[in-house]
Amino acid sequence: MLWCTKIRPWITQNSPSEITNLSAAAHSVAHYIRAGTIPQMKSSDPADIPSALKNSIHKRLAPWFQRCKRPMPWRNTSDPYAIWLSEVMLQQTQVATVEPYYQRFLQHFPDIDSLAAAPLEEVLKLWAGLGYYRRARSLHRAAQFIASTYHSVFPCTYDQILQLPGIGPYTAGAIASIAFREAVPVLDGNVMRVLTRLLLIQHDIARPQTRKLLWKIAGSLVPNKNPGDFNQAMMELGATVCTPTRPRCESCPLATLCAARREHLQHRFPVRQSKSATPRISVAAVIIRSPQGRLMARRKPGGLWEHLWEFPAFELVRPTAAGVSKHFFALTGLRIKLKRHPATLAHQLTHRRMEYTLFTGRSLSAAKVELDAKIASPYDAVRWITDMTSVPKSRLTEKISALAG
DNA sequence: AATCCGGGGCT
DNA sequence: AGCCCAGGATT
Repeated sequence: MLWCTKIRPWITQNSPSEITNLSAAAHSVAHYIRAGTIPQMKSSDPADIPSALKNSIHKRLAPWFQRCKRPMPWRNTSDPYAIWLSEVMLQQTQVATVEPYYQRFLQHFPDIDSLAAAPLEEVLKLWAGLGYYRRARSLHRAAQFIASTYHSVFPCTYDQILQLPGIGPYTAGAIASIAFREAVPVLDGNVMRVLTRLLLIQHDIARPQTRKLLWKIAGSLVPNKNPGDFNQAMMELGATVCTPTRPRCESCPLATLCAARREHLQHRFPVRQSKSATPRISVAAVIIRSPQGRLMARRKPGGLWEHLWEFPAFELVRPTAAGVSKHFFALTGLRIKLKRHPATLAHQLTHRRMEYTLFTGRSLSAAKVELDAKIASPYDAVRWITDMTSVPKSRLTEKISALAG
């Protein structure tokens, strides 16, 4: 239903047209994921990724990994304890940094019992310089937990492993798949990069929804045979080929399938929320002059600029004189013809960017003015003010005052 | 959902 | 020199 492209059955030797079809399959996944909101994929539905595309990924990735994988000390062991140690050390830490620490740690604590019996002080000494020292404390606690609860035998299922301190979804998946051949996925920064490029996933990877989608896709790709090799291959590809900057597409086993590459957009992925993309909010400030000065309102306690006086302002999608006038009337009961001031003013807060548009008007008499309690507003008082220096106000209000004259 | 942890890589 | 990165825990 989702896939526009008809996929031919897999044939060992790919003809050019098949490659085109597979790439188009990746592309149609991309198109589907890109359109509108993030789909709620059913993890039970393996058809989410066309099986021909899945097969092709496995067929290309496995031999590449066997040929190109970097030798690492923890790749020569089947000891779950050693694999666990390596995965915890590899959290947020690069392979080259981890290697010497890993060797040294294993020499001091060759098994769970020796680690569980050691004083925390000794463990931390061996961790010194690696960073994230909570990992060492969690590792130590987990060793004691395994010693007491599992008779020093490392738990062998994803769910049990996930319960250990210092182990989250990534680490549990890595240990379960590598040490126990359980077909569970991993999702780290490398895998996110590979998947978002391969399938041209344009959603912000910082969003929890996007993470969920990526976990599901990773889960639907993990093979039952050698899931650990597949997971390691994806991470290795991200670390050595599908790199954040200048990806080496010419050496990538998945290049012909890659939807981002097909669009020449691989360097733009993954998409993440940039700091400059903080939401922009349009605010209309209203400056009314009367014989008794200008109308100002006091901000309620508990919010932004609490207790400070400012010109009444409204958050609006589109600040038009008519719309602002309506809001202003609802809040204050004053019906005044507003004129848009030519100047606009930007104000950057940590969490949002506010664009101020100024509206000016005149009231011939200093009408009695009260806030309508039924109208939600950030203000708790309003009054005509002749001497601006007599009330506390923010720099922004002073800027507005200077601009509007 | 937001913040912290801490080192290394990149600009 | 300063910004960015991203697994897990905590609040």
